[in-house]
Parts: sequence; structure tokens; C-alpha cells
Amino acid sequence: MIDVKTLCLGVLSRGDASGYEIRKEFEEGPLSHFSDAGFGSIYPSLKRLLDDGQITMLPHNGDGRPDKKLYRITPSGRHALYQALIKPPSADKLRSDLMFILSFGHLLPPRHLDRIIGDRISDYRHLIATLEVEGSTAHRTPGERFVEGMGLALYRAVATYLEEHRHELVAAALMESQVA
Amino acid sequence: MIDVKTLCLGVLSRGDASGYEIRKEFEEGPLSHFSDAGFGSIYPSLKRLLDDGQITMLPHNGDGRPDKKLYRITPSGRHALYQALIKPPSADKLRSDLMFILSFGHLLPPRHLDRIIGDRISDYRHLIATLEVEGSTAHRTPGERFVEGMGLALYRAVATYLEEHRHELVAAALMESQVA
DNA sequence: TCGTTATATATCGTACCGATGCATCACTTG
DNA sequence: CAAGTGATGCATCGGTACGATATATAACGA
Repeated sequence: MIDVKTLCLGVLSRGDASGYEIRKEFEEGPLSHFSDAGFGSIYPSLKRLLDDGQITMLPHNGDGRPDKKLYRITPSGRHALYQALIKPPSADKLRSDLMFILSFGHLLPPRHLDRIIGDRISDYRHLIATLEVEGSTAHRTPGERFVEGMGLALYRAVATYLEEHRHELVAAALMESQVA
Repeated sequence: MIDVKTLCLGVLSRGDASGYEIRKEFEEGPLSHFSDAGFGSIYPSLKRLLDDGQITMLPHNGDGRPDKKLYRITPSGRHALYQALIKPPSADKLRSDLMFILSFGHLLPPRHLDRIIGDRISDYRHLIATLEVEGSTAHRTPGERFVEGMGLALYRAVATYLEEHRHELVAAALMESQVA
């Protein structure tokens, strides 16, 4: 798996940013669908990237705010990023608490089961609606559009599957609960 | 996110198993699509579960093999599992190196781009074919069938999207490389 | 003016992941 | 039959990452 240092280099390759802004990118931007990093990983990474000379810290023009450190990628950093990008990508990884839980569906109260599935469906439907609006307004590179499209396709597939098979699972749980 | 201790309890709730067999479950079984755990997490977890009295170690009948420790879940362990299962599930998480790389598609050689996408498509197509055979033979609980179906639906969505949009991205990269 | 949200940096403990080491058994291949 | 290969099985260790938390200021509506 690509490490957080490389993820940060990726964000900085698009323009200068602070640690906070990098975080936001993983929370909201097109990269958010398939990458993630929290402060606890970003700040140590930036420190190490500085030490390695792959980024530099811009001198903050002392006038207004003393905080906010802006970082800029160096040629060495771009090279490191490129090297990481052309390495064969490792397999995709999906982690889902919900799916783990549902695989034990027969042990759970049918009503509860129905509720958590319903909740998740509306989560995804909201997310999809948001992305559909954003996608038409924000302008993106071809790569970003591709990735965002993949995210949308995946979310739709999940929501649709949940909608179409929800009742099967709940019905099975109901049978189970009547036996017990 | 659900921790590895709980994941182990989940596997053991279906029957006694060794650490190695638990690992296999996350590598091949229906749980493999949305959960994961390696030896480095499983063995320490089993140790802690033993200490907490949520599992017991079966006495290996000393005849043949001295290795292979079999573990069995206790009532206390089943309770802990249930408590974890009824907690509201955290959001799904997708991690994909490939998508990160493709979001920088315009920086990469078009031929390379085309190759890694093609490779991934055939990976998924093979996986899908395997699952389609397995799904009809192996017998599963309703929950397991549900989760396996979701896995299949997702893999199909990914493969289809890659196939349908591959050329767009490669074309954009080609334009870019001709400008530079 | 007061509470809440957003901006912003940073650390600390824990959990986790990947790599590695070791040993045995079964199977196959020369 | 020997030798190698791959599966079974246990275990640890170092590095990395995650989640929670602390702190402080700016902005903004009630």
C-alpha cells in the first residue's frame, strides 16, 4: 500500500498546501473516495519529507497569521512521487463493518437488521446526490474525473444491491428468530 | 472500525479453529471481501482473548501433531461478539492504490496506463469467474450469501467501469504527452 | 457577547500490517 | 529414492498508521 508520505506528495504536486488543507483533500476532494490520512499520519509525514528534502516550507509573510505553514514540493519530491506512481499497484482493499455484521445476520434482531441497512442506503443515496451536483460544477483533470466516476459507479452499485437484497436477509432473520 | 479481536470471535462463533485457519478465512472465505487480518494481528488477539476468558484453548490430544492449537469461543465471548455486532457500524472504507495512481494519469506514459488498467480488469474478471463457480457449490448461511453477493456486485461494477472508461483516460494521457 | 464551527498544529498510546524466521508434513518430479 | 516445493502451523519484531486528545485563534450567527 502507498504510504502517507506519498499521498502527501500527490496532493502537493497539484499546488502548495498546509497540513490542514491536505487533510481536507482526503476528506472532500476526488482523492477522498479511495485514499485516506488523518492528522496523526500527515504531520509526521510532512516532517520526514522536509528532512528528506522532498518538500520545503514557505516563509509565512509575517503580517497576519503566524500559524499556517505552507509546504511546496521540490524536484526531488516530484521524482519520488513519480517513482511511486509507476510501481505496480497493490490490490484494492475494502473494509466494511456493515458487511461483517450482516454476515451474522441470522443472529440479529430482524428489526435492527432492517434499520441499519436502511440507514446505510440513505447514506449512500445522499452521497451520490451530492457527487452528481459537484461533478457537473467543479472542473477536474481527466484523472480526477475518472476516479470520481469510479466512486460514483461503486456507490450506486452498493446502494442498488442493498435495496434489491435487503428483504431477503431480513426475511431469513425473521425465520431464524421464530425458530428460536 | 471493528478490531481484530472481534473479527476472530466472529470466525470462532462458526466453529473451533486454529490461528492459521482463522487467517485462511480472511483470505478465502466469504469474509475475505470486506475484512482482513494477518498473523501479526491474529496471534496477539488470540492471546488477549484467552486472557479475557472469551475463548479457550482445546487440549490437543497428544498423539500425532504437537502443534496446532484449537480455539473455542466461550459464552462470554459470544456476548462480546453480540455487543460488537449491534453497535452502529462505521463507514465503509475503500483503499485503492490504482485509483490514486490514475488520478495522476496525465503524468504517466499512456502505454503504462493502459497496461495497469488492463491488468486490473483481468484480475477482477478472474476473481468474478471463481466466485461464480464457488457460489453455486459451497453452501452458506443467508448472511454469507448476502455478503458474497455484494462482493460479486462490487467487483462487476469495478470491472465494467474500468472497461468502459479505460480509453478515455488513455486518450487524455496521449494528448498530454504530445503537448509535452 | 457568547457559544459554535472552522482553521490550524501537534502528540501520544495503541493497534495493526508486512516481513521474516522456523519447523513439519505431503506431494511430486527428476 | 532423494530432493525440492508448497501447504500447514506458530510466533515475533519493527515500522507505520490511526484515533483521541490538547491547544489556540478566527469567524459568524444567535
